[in-house]
Amino acid sequence: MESDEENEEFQAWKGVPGTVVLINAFNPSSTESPAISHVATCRMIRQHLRFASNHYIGVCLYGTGDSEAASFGLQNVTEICSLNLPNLDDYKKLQSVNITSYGQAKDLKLSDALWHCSKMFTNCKKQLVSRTILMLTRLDIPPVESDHRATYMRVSDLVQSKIEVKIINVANEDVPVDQFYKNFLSEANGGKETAVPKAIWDCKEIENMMYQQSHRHLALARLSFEIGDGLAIGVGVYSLLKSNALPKNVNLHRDTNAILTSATKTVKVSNEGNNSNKVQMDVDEAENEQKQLPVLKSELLHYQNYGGERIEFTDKEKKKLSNPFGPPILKLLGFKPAGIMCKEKWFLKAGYFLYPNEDVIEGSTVAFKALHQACLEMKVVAICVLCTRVNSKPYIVALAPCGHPLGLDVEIGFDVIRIPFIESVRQLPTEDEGDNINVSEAHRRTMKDIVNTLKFDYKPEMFENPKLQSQYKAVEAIALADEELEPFVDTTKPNMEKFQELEEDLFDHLFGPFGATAPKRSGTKEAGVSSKRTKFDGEIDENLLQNRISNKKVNMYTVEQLKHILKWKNIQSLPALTGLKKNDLVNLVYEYCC
Amino acid sequence: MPPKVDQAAILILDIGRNVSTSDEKGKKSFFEEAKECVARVIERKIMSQDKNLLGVMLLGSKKTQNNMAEQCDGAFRHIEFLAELQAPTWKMIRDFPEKPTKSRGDWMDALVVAADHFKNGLSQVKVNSKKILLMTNFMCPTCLDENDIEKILNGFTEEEFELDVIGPDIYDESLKSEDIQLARKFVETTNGETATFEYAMQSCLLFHKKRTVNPTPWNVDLSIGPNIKIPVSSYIRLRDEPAVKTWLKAVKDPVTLTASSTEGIMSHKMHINTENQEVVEPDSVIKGYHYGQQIIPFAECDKSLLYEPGEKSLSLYGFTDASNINWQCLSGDGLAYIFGRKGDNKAKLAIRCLIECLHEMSLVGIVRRVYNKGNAPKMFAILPVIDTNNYVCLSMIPLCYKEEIKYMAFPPTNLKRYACSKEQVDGFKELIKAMDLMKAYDDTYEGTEAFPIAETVSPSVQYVLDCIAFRALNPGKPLPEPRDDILTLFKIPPLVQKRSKEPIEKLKNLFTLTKVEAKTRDRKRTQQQVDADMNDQNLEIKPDNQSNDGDMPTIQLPVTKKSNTITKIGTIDPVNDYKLLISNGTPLIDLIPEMAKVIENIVDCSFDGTYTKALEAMKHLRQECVKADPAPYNNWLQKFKKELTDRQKDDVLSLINDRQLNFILKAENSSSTHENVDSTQSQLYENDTVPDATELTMDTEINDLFDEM
DNA sequence: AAAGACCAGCTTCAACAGCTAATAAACTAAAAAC
DNA sequence: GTTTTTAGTTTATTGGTCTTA
Repeated sequence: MESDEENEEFQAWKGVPGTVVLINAFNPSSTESPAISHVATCRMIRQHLRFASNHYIGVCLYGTGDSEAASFGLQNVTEICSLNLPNLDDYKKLQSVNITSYGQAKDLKLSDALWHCSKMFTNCKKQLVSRTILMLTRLDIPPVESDHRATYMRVSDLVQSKIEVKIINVANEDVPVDQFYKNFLSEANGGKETAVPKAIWDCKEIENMMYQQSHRHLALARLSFEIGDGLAIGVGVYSLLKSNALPKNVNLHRDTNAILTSATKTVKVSNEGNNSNKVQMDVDEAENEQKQLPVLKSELLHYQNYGGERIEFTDKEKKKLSNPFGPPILKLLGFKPAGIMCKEKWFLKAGYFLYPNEDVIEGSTVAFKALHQACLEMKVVAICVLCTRVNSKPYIVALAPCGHPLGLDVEIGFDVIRIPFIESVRQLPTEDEGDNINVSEAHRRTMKDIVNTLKFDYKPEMFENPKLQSQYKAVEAIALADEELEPFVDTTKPNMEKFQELEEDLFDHLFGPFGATAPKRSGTKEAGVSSKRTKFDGEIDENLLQNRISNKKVNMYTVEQLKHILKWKNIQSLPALTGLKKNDLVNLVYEYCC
Repeated sequence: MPPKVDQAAILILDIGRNVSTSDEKGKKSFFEEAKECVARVIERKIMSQDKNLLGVMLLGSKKTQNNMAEQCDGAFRHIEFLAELQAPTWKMIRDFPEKPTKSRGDWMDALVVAADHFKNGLSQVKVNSKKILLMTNFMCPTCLDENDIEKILNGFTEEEFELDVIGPDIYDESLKSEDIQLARKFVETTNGETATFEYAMQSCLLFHKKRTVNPTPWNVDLSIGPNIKIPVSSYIRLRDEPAVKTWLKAVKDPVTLTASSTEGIMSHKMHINTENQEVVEPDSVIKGYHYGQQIIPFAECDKSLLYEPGEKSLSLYGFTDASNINWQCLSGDGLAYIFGRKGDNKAKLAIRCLIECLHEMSLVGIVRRVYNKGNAPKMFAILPVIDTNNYVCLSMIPLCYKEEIKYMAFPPTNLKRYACSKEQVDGFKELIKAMDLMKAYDDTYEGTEAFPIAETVSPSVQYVLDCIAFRALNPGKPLPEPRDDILTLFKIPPLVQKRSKEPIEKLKNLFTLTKVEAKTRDRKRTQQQVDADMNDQNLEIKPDNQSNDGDMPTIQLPVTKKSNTITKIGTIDPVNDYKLLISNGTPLIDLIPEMAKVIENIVDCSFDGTYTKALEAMKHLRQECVKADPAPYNNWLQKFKKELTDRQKDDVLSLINDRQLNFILKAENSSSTHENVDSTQSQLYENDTVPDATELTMDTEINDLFDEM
């Protein structure tokens, strides 16, 4: 056993994650559960396709009827996709599957299905870093009594061979959970107490959950949270948002579509030895290549220009500059009232999320919860120093207690809010015209009407990146060819109907017109009268014209104005003005208007 | 318009006989303090990288070199323009005289010369504010008569010069000489400022000011529906920016160890075909997408399906309850403040009205922003900011897109075994009460709040700037460790620390926290960690023990064997050499200066930044002197410290303090003349560290006693 | 009416060229975690 | 080894006016 573990641990980070999705197709009461599970699985795989992920995914049904083609000796299990990298064929196949066409088993049996899954893992040629069986099932219908014992044993075996078994409860809210599944879950959790997964019915939610579950559960850092001298708890720091939501883009060869990698070669070039050579030769690559020598780290200097001098540092020294402080840590400094944390004043960067971690210090969760509760009741935030990684710069954060961040099924935790240093603040230009501005009751009423008309409920997941979505659509149009997917909806644009109700005239009357008092751009230029382009009003300022002629500034008129001036002068021999360049018009003015 | 500069300042530093002595024994002279202060002022100006001009003038110089003196023969003597108005340079600091002169200069004359330079020395440059920083102790009274002085003052007000006096406390009633009264009048009339050296160094000059950027507005119409368009400007208000600009690269010249003038760095990027390893010309490179295992060239995509974000815009999506916006859904980097367009009072009114309404109704706006035509749209929340001291505006905060949400799951916490009791919660409540950072300091401080948001400096930024300045002034010397001033920025305030002791102890009893044995998985990492630590150690003790250089060990090995024949203390193992020579009967009186010399040499050539060997040698020398005669050590240390101060070797100075290598005190050897540690650099440290140092020195004494037993 | 091309201001003997800067977005490289 | 994050780059555009399809 121990040697096994050692062996496993030795290569702990080699390989890719593997997941087998196991959909319960046994559906005596004709619920939507299998169908929803099916759609959600498709969507999850599409998500993997979009990100070109390296996860191995297989899909199986269980509780299906016997079929001739059925897996040798295996009853009631249908493998739809073998454990493989997600690919278009599998995806299309899965999409076209009609679950009901596989028929129904007489009795629901789970043990064989699990056994088949474990066989899929064993047969997988690729080295897997993790193995997960993701069951999509209702929890109200247990397998036949005779299968219970076999299933428990099977699960126990799986857990021992490091195959995780997870359940997504695909059902309406109020379906009672059968005792069998409670036992099952406990067994799957190594005998420890655990919670029954909440029932979900929305297929997008299931998709999210599946995608998440098939994904490595990564903490940004696992730290010891030092609350005081000799008092520390284990915590994990997580980022709840992705920093780059962009899919992989690659460079290809124009002719062959072969994938290209890029390499940067850094060389030192002598700029003196061949100084006498023509400059053109320097650009010539062949010539240059001869002088190019590889650069050693030890002969590299980094410098900054300050006070008219180059301030130089060696490569090592530069590293030291960015790494002057200690090891990763979260250290409590004290507390402040929660009210001081104003998003509108201090938001600097996307925050993190803090969650207890029992792996390092047992009992952390209890202490974490107590601190959470105390902070809530006292309405305070904890102020801490945070250094997430070995070589990262430490900074000060506020820990604000929160629950269900982003609407997730997470009871408690702390928002980790970065507190800005003075260097991050910019002093902005202020205009002391506040006194002239008097907001009247009428203004206020009109504005409030507008605001009320446009009220809606914000949800963090309501806006999709339209650029990304349309890119997916464009790529999928080619990749999936025949599939016609849901039309693209731009969620960043509001429904314009509501805006029809606005009392725009009243608003204009009270607040407008804007731009009327805009400052003059400069002494010599026309006043920027409005935010719209200055319309020529037909009036010609003779003084201004003569002034400009004598100052050779006639070109400051627009073409429209120049034409107007020339016409207005009523010059006899004036040629046709259309089609002339501005310069010609200007010259005409100098010629005729003096 | 001619080139515009925000500020021009002339520093006038008195270096005459009148500033050469210190008021109290052991304290730095006015000259020394002023020199430090000027160096800091110039250093800060350089590091802030603004466009401001700086001039440096020496008052009481031996030389006379200024425009006014050239015009009026025999007048304006002993005033030397060390540097005329220009962008500040390191040279200004380096050119500073080491010692005060025997001459005296008239400070009022200096003001006139400075004023003249402002008027006539700046040809084309337009300057917003003109400052003169005067550093003198006013112990050399002006010879100008009242009328002339009145004229000068009038000139100052007319030209809007500002006079700042740094150094003496000109409001100290015990110092009210006529000249100080005069200085006060100048400062007050010109709206100038004044500070003592101590105050200036400890508060205004303690930290660097990072380079500033002038905020540029992003002008756009805030549109509400198709027809309402309010002209607004948004400015970046908060953003995490790197401490310094992009680093430039150069090749080290093997001879000078500085950037080579004949060689440069060039980077060349190329594409390599993964199938045949051939280099592909940039022309034949096209973009493509990975879809599952399939490759899809960008060109094949239907361009009509690509998104068109539209024109530059800021369009309102709607309004929502402020409570809907949580910290977790904020993404992106920093925030911008939106104002009604400059000069457009109607726009300002509309925005002001919107701000007030949102504030009253506890709502926020959601907007869609397209920064430039064709750029991907981003969603933002706009929140009202009403801060009477500062700004009334809308704060624009970036919101996340759905695609960014990770939908993470966590192990459940609502299990029975994780339940916590009321006592446990109360335990933390007590801690919260004890560790209130809003009352972290006595009232003697200006504010009682610790870590005020957006008011404290960033330690990492400060350290980088420190290092750049250090390198500029100490070329070739190893970089210092972070200053204490910087390290304390991450420490719990002492008062809070003290108050927290009891509640922490209580908490320890309330919870069962057991460290989990490191798993096998961690073994490897732990080993790596150990390895890393070992490496660090190796680096630190390298000069003492082995080095990576091949020849070092070969030198070192013979030394220990040859030791019988040595006649002088070497820099390789001074302590042993010393011991050997003593045992060979070399007289102490000869050895002590030699040892001192060696220590100085080691410090000069130390490349490790830790000065381990030098400090070891000092420790030994000190111990020897404690036993024999404190005077040689103390006298030498006095000189050495002065030299270190001059050469800005603050790191060595603090190490001397830290390692208790300071003056040998009377308590240690009764023939010492030093009652306590009055280190010449004491004002660099906070007051409360002084008793600490004393305590530590006492410890040494006890240690030494034990040593002797 | 919309889209794209094109020159922008500042020096000042004058005319020239040759500078100038903030910012978002896109990108790469490097580090660290699992 | 792979994934994720971040720090640190580089690059293009900014604005107004005029012409053109």
